[in-house]
Amino acid sequence: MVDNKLIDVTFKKYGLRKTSFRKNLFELFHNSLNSLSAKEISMRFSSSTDKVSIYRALDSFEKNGLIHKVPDKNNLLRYSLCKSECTPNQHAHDHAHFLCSVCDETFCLDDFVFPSTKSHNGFLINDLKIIMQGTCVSCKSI
Amino acid sequence: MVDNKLIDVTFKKYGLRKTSFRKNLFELFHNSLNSLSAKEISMRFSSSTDKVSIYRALDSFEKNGLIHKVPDKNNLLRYSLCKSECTPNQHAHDHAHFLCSVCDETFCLDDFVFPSTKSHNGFLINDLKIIMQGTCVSCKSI
DNA sequence: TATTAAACGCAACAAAATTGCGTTATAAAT
DNA sequence: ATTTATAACGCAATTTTGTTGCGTTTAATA
Repeated sequence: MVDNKLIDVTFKKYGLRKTSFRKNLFELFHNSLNSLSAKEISMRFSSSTDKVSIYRALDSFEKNGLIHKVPDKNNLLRYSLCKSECTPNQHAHDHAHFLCSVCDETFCLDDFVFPSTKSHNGFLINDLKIIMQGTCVSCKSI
Repeated sequence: MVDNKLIDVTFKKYGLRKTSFRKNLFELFHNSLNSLSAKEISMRFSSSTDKVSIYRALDSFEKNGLIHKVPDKNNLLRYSLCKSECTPNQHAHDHAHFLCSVCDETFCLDDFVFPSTKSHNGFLINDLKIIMQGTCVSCKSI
């Protein structure tokens, strides 16, 4: 359970309305180690939850800098919570994502050292994503 | 125009049949600086070109090591020509992908130096993808 | 020239995401 | 506390993207 103060602060910060669904959605992201797709979110809520509300909430969360898109193996929209430094104007995500080929789980590798490049051959880099695939700790030892 | 010898050699190498459509598709990739989606390909051909043929050609080209998937902001299937070292058995794409926030094009940065890590905190890394977002050379100078 | 397997074309289907629109509920202004 | 503006919701319909099945055509080769 996420405490109400965090919800208040977060929703205030990102200019979001506190509806029951969006609070639950934020909580889901907050408690989730991995990224989430619309489909996965849908399965976590009761069937009465409209998919349009999910898509619109994701869109709104993303536009306001609360979550960000994560590339997905099957090309679906997939999102992760941003770190607290993100704003609507500046999304900065300096952590790697690890996709285990065995269990299909996604892990955040927060302490992976990133290349600090800000430009390359004239391309200006605002955001860098690193996606690793391989075998996670648990699956390795099976 | 791509010369016929290149088409011959390439199609031979990758075990592809030289149909009129597939030769044109190869030519399109060859003349294209950045990646292509099925939709973009469709628009470049006459409307009589079936989308199923496009999807199957892309699939076949990819399986045979001629092209490779590149990430897309809007989560569509998007491909680029492989470098000559790729084969059906070994797709080696140790280059970063750059998504321009202005023009929405995807670019391959072939010479970006990759971290050579093979494991991290017990996670075994087989494949590493680096996706950058920012402003590309052309859009920067506008 | 005959053979065979890849590629094609068409129709139908499926999944993912979007749009329109009238209704409801939140935030904040009175 | 009540009113008001608008963000968010719910439902239906639609669009977009990609897939499958199947009979036909065509390129490579024997």
